[in-house]
Amino acid sequence: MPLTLKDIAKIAGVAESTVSRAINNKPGVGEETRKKILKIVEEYNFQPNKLAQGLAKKQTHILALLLPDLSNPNYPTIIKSIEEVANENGYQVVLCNTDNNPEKEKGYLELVERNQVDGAIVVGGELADRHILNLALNKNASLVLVNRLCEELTIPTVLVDSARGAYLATEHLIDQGISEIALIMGLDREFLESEKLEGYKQALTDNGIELNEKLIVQTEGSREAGYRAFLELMKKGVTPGGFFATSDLLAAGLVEAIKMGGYLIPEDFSVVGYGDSLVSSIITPPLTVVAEPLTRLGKLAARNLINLLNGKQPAEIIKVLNPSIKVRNSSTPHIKDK
Amino acid sequence: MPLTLKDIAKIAGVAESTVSRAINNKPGVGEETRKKILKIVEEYNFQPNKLAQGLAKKQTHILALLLPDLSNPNYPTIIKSIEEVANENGYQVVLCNTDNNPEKEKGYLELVERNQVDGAIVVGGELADRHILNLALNKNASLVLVNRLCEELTIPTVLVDSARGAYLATEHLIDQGISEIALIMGLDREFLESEKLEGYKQALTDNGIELNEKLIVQTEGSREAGYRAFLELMKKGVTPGGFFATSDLLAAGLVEAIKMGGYLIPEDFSVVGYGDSLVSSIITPPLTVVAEPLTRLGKLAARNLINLLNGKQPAEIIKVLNPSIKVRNSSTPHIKDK
DNA sequence: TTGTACGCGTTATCAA
DNA sequence: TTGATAACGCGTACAA
Repeated sequence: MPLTLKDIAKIAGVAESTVSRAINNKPGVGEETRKKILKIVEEYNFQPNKLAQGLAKKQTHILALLLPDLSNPNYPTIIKSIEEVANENGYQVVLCNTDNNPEKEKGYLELVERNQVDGAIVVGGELADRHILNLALNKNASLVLVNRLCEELTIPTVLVDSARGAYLATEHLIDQGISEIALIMGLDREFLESEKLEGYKQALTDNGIELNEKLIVQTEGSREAGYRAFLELMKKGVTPGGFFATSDLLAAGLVEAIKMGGYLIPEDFSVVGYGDSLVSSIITPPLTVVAEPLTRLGKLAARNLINLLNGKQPAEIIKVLNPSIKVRNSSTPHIKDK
Repeated sequence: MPLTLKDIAKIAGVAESTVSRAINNKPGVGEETRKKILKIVEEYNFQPNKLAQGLAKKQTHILALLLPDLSNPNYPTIIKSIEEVANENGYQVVLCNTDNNPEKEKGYLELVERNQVDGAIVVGGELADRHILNLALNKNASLVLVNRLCEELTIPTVLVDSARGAYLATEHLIDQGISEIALIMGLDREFLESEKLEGYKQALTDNGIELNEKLIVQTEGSREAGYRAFLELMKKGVTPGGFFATSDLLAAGLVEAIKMGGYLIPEDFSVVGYGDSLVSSIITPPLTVVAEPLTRLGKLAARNLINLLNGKQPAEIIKVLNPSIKVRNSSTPHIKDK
């Protein structure tokens, strides 16, 4: 059983409140006594119990970061930027893996609901969730959403315009002279995926290309799914000139399948991925991708949350960032050839 | 301000203790009153304050998992297996990114030190750390180490015999008829890396090959470092027949550099990596790697910690698991050629 | 079965 | 400048 403030007080021969003031650098303690107390604190390596502190102060200085999938190679960048801002402001960050499981997500949201953390940043995942909304409204919990949208727009949100990202990707392929473009996407019950579908369609429309439903494969977001998607398309007998895969992993699987089939990228098929991660850059050939401003995304989210904790609402409830396209070798046969 | 137990008691017209018993399924409450109370709890969506609970019960049912580097593609597997065991036993898991930064690590260890979590699993990272040890001894905090060793052997530890892994990798290359084997490794102040160096040396010795210090490059564990390592070796004028890179990222960079130099794998250079992750399998060609039993590792660690929390010491303080080698195309020219 | 009262370890208020 | 004491929200002996 660790030492308590009371023990220290007894040892120093002063009252508990005096010790409390001393270790919290609060005024109202004589220079002499403060030194004496701090020395004892040091000597016994006393650490105040955070639970008790939190109970009394109603603050823990911990933020939770809820992530739907830890194997997403884009997340480390977001995480780091959030931690950076948090640490600068005296907050620790704990990560919570929700596995896209509503139950787990709810469990972790209870951390904020029940005062174990001061606030939470929820990244990605399924569409709108009543639970999150109720939480934010009823308990006025401090929440910030990243790349996720909630029905009513009352929770501060930072997101990347993924429809625009998909538009850029599709347009880029069209610019290469390709008109039959397959879309390999995740399930559209995820907000971001449905957005990408819209962007894809819009790019086709704007370029006078008719939508061919056969070219769209909707599946889960794994590498295996990407692999199977290619086989499925081949079986259907459709032969696109290019592919747009809406995630790193889908693209990775897709590329494997293409190569396994004996085809060349980009000579036989152009491929564009989504997400400028390690994965897309070590694939052979390096993938042209839609790149998101992940660091900016994370920093904005963290700042929003910290502002919220200080009672400040963000200027814009919903902040939309623009993705860009990063051209590499998987989509540009002509540039390489000449 | 959320409802408290007192509020519920007032609404139900009973004492606080009765409410407490009711929501905790403790005996000593009339069936009638229990129902009434639970209905009110439901209706008002009352959630007990975990800080107060923790303070009173000295338990939070949260475990911390400290990781040195989130971008390590092997970790998701470990994390999932730990979470699985934890959840089955009624614990939540929060992840803490220490970034291999002792300060941050210390900060997160304070979570257990100061009762915000019940225990912690510390994965990998630098060699022995006084702080961890003191924590475990003085505060008898519940700690378990994974792939990390602490000076005195008093903390339950699960680790993979990485010396053996390196031995297997080196031997495999030797079996391919290669005698000049370069070692691209991380800094040997990390326990696991120094172990790998030993395994490498042992394999050479056992096969009557003399150690050539020039073939060893020690660097940080990043992809860029792997890339530079190859260039450095070339500059030195040494021409190994094969490479053993001690991490996924090092291997990824190394492979890039080799290909960028116009060489073929495995025709010109054989490459063996460490870690059976997504990265090593999507590289072209797929990498022969040392594979660790990550799921087993995680589950054992989690069980150890939970046992510890229940007052049971593990049967073996140090449990060593064996890695295996997974042969793919990067190291077997002859198998492919014939 | 139910209620009272105290403890958990801190902070904050008010006197002294 | 200090010290006593009441919160904070919950669990739990003990008494009723």
